[in-house]
Amino acid sequence: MTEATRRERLRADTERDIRATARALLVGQGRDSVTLRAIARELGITAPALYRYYDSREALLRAVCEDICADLDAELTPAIRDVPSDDPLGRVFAVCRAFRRWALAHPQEFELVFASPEEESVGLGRTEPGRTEPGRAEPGRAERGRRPAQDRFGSVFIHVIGHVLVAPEAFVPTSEDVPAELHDDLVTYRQRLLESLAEVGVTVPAELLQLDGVYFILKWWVRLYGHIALEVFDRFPFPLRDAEPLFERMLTELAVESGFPNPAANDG
Amino acid sequence: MTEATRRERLRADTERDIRATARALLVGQGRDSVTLRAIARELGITAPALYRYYDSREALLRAVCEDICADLDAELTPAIRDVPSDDPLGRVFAVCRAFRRWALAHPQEFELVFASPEEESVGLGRTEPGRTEPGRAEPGRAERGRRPAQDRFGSVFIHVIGHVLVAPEAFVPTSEDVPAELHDDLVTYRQRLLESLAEVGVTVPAELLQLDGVYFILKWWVRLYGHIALEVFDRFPFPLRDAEPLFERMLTELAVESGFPNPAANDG
DNA sequence: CAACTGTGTGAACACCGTTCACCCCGACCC
DNA sequence: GGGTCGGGGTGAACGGTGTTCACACAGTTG
Repeated sequence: MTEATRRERLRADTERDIRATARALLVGQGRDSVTLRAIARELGITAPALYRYYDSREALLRAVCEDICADLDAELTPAIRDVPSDDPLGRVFAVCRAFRRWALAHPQEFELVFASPEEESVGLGRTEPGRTEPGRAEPGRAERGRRPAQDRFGSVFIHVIGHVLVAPEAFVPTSEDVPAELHDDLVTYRQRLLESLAEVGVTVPAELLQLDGVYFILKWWVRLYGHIALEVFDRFPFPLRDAEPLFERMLTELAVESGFPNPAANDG
Repeated sequence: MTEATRRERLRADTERDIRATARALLVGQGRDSVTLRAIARELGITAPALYRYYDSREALLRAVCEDICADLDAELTPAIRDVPSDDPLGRVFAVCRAFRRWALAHPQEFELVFASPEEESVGLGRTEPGRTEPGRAEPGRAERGRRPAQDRFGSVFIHVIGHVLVAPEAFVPTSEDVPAELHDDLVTYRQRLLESLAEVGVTVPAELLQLDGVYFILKWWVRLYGHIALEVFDRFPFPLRDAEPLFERMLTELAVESGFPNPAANDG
């Protein structure tokens, strides 16, 4: 780590400062307000200097996305650790509640990460018609550049689920029959789950995570995301005074469907 | 209707042209590309002329939002009518599938309407510190201006659900117990549902729509929205080759929970 | 006819992302 | 030491943006 040059350290510092400033602007005044000139102004430099660090505003926003995901990860993980590992359902509840709380407290960041269609070179890459080859032209950046936000968030979700799965008894039920058309995708996802967990040092026996379980997780991610996004964007079909009871009831249903007949947790 | 002045008709025409052009730009090149100057260019006028019709770009976008909702309504309603009224479950399936198809075909419009935090006077109203009174200063515009997008969409949802509810036998189950904290909100929503249905000429006996049913609808809106938003934004925790089986399975579960043990519809 | 009102214009302001030529200073090599 | 080189920063500039304002013109209204 300390092998880095002085220059490299300085560069990394300002790079971090830039993203932090951008994020402060995002949180404070919304996505449209995170402006290259505003960032530069805040840092006491000029806007073109930022191009020494990021290729474009869009690239900067992508980097901010990754920072947000890292922070979300860092916030959800301890929320799990606070619950004893012999209470897997409690851990699931904890991470779901923490995710909701985070989303409500950081709506702008939630929107940027979880509700933007696509991030790949919006209207810029086509200005040079010569480079039509889809092959890996720039190995350094483009290699892992496909769907960075999704990958980054995928890892958050994987971490979270992984920490729950290491409970002494797996909580995911195995009574569902998965749709045949989803089989291949689910197998791929289970592979990624196990690999990603192994990276963090968590080894899960493969037979613990059956395909039914993966399907179960996927289905519940839909409900979790649906509720939180609706609440953040205030898009319930009618103004809901307080959506928390609805959320807690959803968790109760999750508990029931998981095979826990009498959930102990009632409110957060 | 024909009582309108020639001037008024002309004005309404260009007003419609403006929104149509804005929407074409939105569909073709994304939200950021719907620019006052681009709209004006397309219409052969100059940008400031648009201010004779809309107070700001944000106001124009709001109007576009309402147009989108109206179109969505116009697209979902016939999707229901095509299914015989003695097949309420089939109608629900039809409208859910139509909504998903519409969202996937119009991602930009879906994002604008269903995934934007708030629309109320973003950073403009505070420039004049003198008008700090929150009272109804401008009766004409501000009167029904609160949460126009939500209201507008709420009506879409209400219409859709309403047409399903007029089936000879109500399909919504009544076996659920609703959370006590949600009681008041659900009562309010049921009221709005019935009122809005009455406006369209559909009279539903009040006892047909019990509070359990409203709660049931709300819960399923969460799942429907969650799946569609995830698919449109491509934010499943892992790349899903084809999300349609997952969607169809969700509909099957809806059928089961509605009390239809053996759903006849299998794929769209 | 005159007055007024609605509609459109062109110039202007402040801001934006991005590019370019330039400059300066620290790091490196000889 | 001196020389080179390159990364980081600058200011000017280009084209674009939302928005405001004074002005002009047509159509309606008195």
